Amino acid sequence: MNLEPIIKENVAAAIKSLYDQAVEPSQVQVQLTRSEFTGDHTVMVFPFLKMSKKSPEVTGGEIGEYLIANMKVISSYNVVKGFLNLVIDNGYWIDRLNEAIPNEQYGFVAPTDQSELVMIEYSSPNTNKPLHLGHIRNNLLGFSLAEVMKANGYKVVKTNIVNDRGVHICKSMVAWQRFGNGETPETNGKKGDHLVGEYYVKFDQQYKSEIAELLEKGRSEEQAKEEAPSIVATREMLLKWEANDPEVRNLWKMMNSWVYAGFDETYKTLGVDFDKIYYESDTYTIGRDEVLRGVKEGIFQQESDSSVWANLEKEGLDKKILLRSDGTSVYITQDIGTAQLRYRDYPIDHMIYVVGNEQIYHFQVLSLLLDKLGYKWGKDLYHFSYGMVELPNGRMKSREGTVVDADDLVAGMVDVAKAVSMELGKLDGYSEAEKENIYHIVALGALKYFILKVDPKKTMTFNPEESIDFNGNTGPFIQYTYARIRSILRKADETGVSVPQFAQVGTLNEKERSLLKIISLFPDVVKEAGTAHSPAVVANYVYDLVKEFNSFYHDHSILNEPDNAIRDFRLVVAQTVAKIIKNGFSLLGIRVPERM
RNA sequence: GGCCCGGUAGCUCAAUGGAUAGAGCAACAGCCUUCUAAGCUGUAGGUUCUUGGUUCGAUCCCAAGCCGGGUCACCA
Repeated sequence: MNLEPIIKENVAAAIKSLYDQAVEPSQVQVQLTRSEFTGDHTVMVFPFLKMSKKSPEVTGGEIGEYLIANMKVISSYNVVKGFLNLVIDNGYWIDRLNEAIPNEQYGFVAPTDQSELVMIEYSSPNTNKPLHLGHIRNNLLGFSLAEVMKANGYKVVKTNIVNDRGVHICKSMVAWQRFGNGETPETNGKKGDHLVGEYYVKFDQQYKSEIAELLEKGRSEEQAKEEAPSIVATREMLLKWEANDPEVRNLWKMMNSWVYAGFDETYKTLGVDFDKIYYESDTYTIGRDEVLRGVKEGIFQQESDSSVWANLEKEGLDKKILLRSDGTSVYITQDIGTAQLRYRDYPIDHMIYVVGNEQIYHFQVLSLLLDKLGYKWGKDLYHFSYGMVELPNGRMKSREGTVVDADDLVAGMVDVAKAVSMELGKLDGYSEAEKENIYHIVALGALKYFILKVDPKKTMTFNPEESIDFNGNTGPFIQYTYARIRSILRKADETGVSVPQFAQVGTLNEKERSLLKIISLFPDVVKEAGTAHSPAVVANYVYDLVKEFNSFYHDHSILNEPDNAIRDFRLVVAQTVAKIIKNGFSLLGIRVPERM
């Protein structure tokens, strides 16, 4: 489909024929012509000046003549400085459009039996507090990445590793036992994850006041932190948990079940899901066994206090602890166990971890450790790291209460969507259920697009005061364009005009040409998003397409076009633009409304 | 301090080593009797952090520096 390789070959042949010099086609630089110049593809002639020993203009002209003579799809050329602009025949773009028309999955590659399996881990929450803005970026990126990989023909398994054990959850449990009075999500109607989060906060407050008390009694800060009754109780509880104490285990199960119910609700609202969920309480012992095997095989070292270490100094890193002196697991040990279990469960070809960039070092270490333990996939694990979401005055800090809660944020967005819709009177005449559905689609479209259009690796800023805009380069703007096109198609249908199967038109005006060019790019964009691992590629492309369409829509009528052939052609183009918006947004996990 | 990542318009963000660095928001000026104004068309806004280097050509690659962030736990 893509003309670039063919152009490159022909340019190489032209150089051979004209100047008797061998040039690899891959050395020829071709790009899309910038919109302010005439043409579709542009060949850089600068690199060939040494061979032609002629001016850029003359060289470009000679190559242009050769291409015209040898490539039917090129209808004309022009040379500006050292840029050889090639004009591709209208028929070529019409052909591309006709390929797109019948294919509902335009731009997507279907998986085959030979397709590789990629497992994507994302979300990975702790069970002691609700999800916040940072998790939202993680969840949206993870889900979108999975969709992009699917669209590139991979088999994808979405997985979530729940950090359900350890000190943090014991803290919530201790506080609930002490202050809870048997309160549950059922008795007070609170969302389970929020309820547990409240006790985590209560623990921290209590712990701090105990420390302050002990400091007044003359203890050192270190002593106070060790001796505070709350932390002592927490440690005891963790030991009991490890020892399978029935009472502690039941409390743990009960409180975790509240949290999971809450998370499920948030996941559902965000529209993300998982094929397989792992729990660290199931995997951490496997990690411990693996580490002990490593000790036996001389890969890791056990110290006299029986703690186990990996020496990664040869690899340019530090020594890393794998098991504490009391034999318990640390974070990375659990990841080793989880990895082991996953590869036992699935024939994984590629493993992607969607985890914040503050853990880059962690995954470097994990990769080396898995490699040392003899897993061939250790070296190849891919850490899809993304930047933090910051507030205008810096990081979110739970201590300062500046954490933006995921549920609150979404609810706020829905309220804004509702208010804006009502003000504009867009949905008058529709049922309440329909309206609510659209508010939800628009609100999440705004939020998701806002986050996904930014290069994942960059730290991004979110201003809760200003909320998220619905105008300009936003999800709702793109959704709006989709809704408008759907409206046109409905009206065409009502007046008895059916959208034709195939596009035919005599000539193309400038805007039509531009649109067709952008339409034909979509499959390449999906591919690029897959290799660059960036949903932002898709988001920015869809925005460009919509801008171009709106500009066209402003200049040219569709339904009121007197010439039926032109009207039909434009209907087909509009329909195809709508399809790409829909397909592109589905890669971002964003829904599109039929009307808004 | 070692390692990693950023720095582009007042703000939020784009820009496979190419042509005059682009959008949106905010500001200003226009466009609703027409297929949806959540829109469209203009104006204004830039030493792409700095200095060197490579190149026909650098926001992009290399080196050094400046600023900001992350990370180097018997935390997760």
